[in-house]
Amino acid sequence: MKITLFDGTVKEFEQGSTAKEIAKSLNQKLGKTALAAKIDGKVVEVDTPITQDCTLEILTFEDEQGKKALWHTGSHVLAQAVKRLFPDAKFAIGPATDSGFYYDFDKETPFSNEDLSKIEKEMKKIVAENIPIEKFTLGRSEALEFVKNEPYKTELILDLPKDAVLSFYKQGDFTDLCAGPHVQSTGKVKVPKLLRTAGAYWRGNEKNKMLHRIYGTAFLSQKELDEYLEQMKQAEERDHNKLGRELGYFTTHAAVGQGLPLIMPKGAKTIQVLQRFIEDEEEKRGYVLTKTPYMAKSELYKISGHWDHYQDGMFVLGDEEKGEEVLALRPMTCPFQYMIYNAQQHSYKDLPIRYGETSTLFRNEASGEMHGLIRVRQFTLSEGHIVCTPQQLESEFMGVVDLIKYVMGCIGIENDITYRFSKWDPNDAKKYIGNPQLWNEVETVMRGILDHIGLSYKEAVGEAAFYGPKLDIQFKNVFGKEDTIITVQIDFALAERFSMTYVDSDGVKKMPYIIHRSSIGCYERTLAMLIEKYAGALPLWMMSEQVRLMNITDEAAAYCQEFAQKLRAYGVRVTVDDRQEKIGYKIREARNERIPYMLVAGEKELAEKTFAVRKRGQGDIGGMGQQELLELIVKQIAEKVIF
RNA sequence: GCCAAUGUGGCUCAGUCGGUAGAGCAGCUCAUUCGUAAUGAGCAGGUCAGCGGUUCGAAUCCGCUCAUUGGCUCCA
Repeated sequence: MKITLFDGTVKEFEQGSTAKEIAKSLNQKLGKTALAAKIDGKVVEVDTPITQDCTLEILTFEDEQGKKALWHTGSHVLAQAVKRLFPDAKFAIGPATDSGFYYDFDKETPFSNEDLSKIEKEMKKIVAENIPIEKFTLGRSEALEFVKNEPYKTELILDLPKDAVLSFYKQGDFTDLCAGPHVQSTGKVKVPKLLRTAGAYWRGNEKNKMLHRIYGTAFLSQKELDEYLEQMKQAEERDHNKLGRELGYFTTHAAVGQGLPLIMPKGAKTIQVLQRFIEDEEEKRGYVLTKTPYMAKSELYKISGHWDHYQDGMFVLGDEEKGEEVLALRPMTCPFQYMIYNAQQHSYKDLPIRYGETSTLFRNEASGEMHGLIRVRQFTLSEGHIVCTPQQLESEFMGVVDLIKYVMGCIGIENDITYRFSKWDPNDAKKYIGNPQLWNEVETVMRGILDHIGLSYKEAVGEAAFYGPKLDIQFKNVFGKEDTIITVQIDFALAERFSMTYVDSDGVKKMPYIIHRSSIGCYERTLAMLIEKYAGALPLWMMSEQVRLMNITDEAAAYCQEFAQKLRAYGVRVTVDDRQEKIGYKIREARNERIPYMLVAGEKELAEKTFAVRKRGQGDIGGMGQQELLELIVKQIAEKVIF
């Protein structure tokens, strides 16, 4: 039979050869490191016999799917260890993740840290035993008989089609219902490591029982594991929640409340700089400003549908049952800007109208959801709504994407973002307003636009807003966890609810399209992301302190003050450190604070009208004259140069 | 909201068996006029997250609350 290999070459092999045998014949080492195989695009065990012509790719730990096969087996080794140590535990599911694996167990008492070390020890034993992993299949009724003591496995089987053939994997004293694929023996897992325990609802539904989940990972050598753990430790150092507090960007206080961070002067300055930049940029791009109330009567949210869909997420004031007026703090700005639109009659000639507002919003997040500056109860967003005709939709959408790309470039994260096309979930229709036909129509329109402007995106079912599909701009934080920083939505439902119209050229009133959009997302979250991305060393143009001048002698202090005044006149944010401290000490402090420019003056500089210049990340870059320095710094700020 | 862990000066941490709190850094004061990652001395700073209980006595044991962290669920 003919096998087309990864690099495109075609080779002849004996029928029935396994992927492993083929790998071995190609390269002795590959035969040893092979963890799984991809046959005609399908990932299977490496010892699967191949019976006909196909394409074949050998997967090792270097490949995403090879890694996952190993980690998946890791989860079975974990389950086997738990079965040996805690025979009463019931088994749910145990998949591989992007960075390891987990397994969910139902057990009377949670796993303690001591349990975890015991389990890890047992796992190492199982790895050392190098137990072969054998796959077998059963029909439905035999399978049900086989798992009769495992309620969760039984439920899984009952939910599969009646004629499904169920695969099981056996490794010594442990057998698990599983779709695979797996590596060939427990020994391949090499160096397993358990990381933490967590609670997790059975099947991800909060109405179900909470199970005990154990997270772990595995590597081929202790060295690789150590490197991974070290990497995690370094990520922790960059965590905005730690670093942001250390550097004085924000703080929290128990008496203020959860999800209500106090932004300190440094953070507030950066946010103000970003906000001014966005407001100016939006003005250049034809946005008009609105300023709307922080709260409204429940009436408004009843029209928008938020009252039915998100009442739990709103801060509601006033008790209806006591006959009080019921108000709610705004969780978004849309209905307010719609009211502004509706205050006047509009012609097609008025469109598009681009409303923008730096908008503070309030959302009553559940207590367990709050996290640093990422998930908060009050935040400020560059929010905007574009009202346009159907013909204008595409060009307006492009304009929004163009603005976002420009902004992302200015803050230096254009290569760190990915796009996600968030669609509704037809199987969960009650979460949304509007009928399926309309949803399909609008999603088709949106996909058309995305494809036309050539964005590469991944699709996500069930991530849409309740009133329309979204383009989400995603950013991965230091721990690899993805968060939405910006969303753009096409709204086809709220215009109707708010009876928004424009008079078209034929004199007929028609319903406009609305684009909900942000250009930088919420400022708190953006600040968090920037702190993590730059490890606190934010780009020059948005640093609250851009230049610090330091004198060596008192005589030079006046000289520093003088130049500081000059820089300030050009809008540069500068401070002077004229304390009587050693210069090395002053520099150390400025470095710890990630100050972009340190200008040092002593006798020599005083005489020559220069400064010894230290640039963040580069150290000493030599002496520079005042005029030269002024021009350089002002230019770099204006051009938003990133270093 | 759910499952867990954690909570000692601004920060990092020590505090044994329950006997009444300790260090380094930061801060302040004084001295030092100093050349690129820590000058010296002194001072101040804590109801041990809060409340309640057990006890002759609680940072330590128990309960509740609050906050933080890791997950789950949620995220207009």
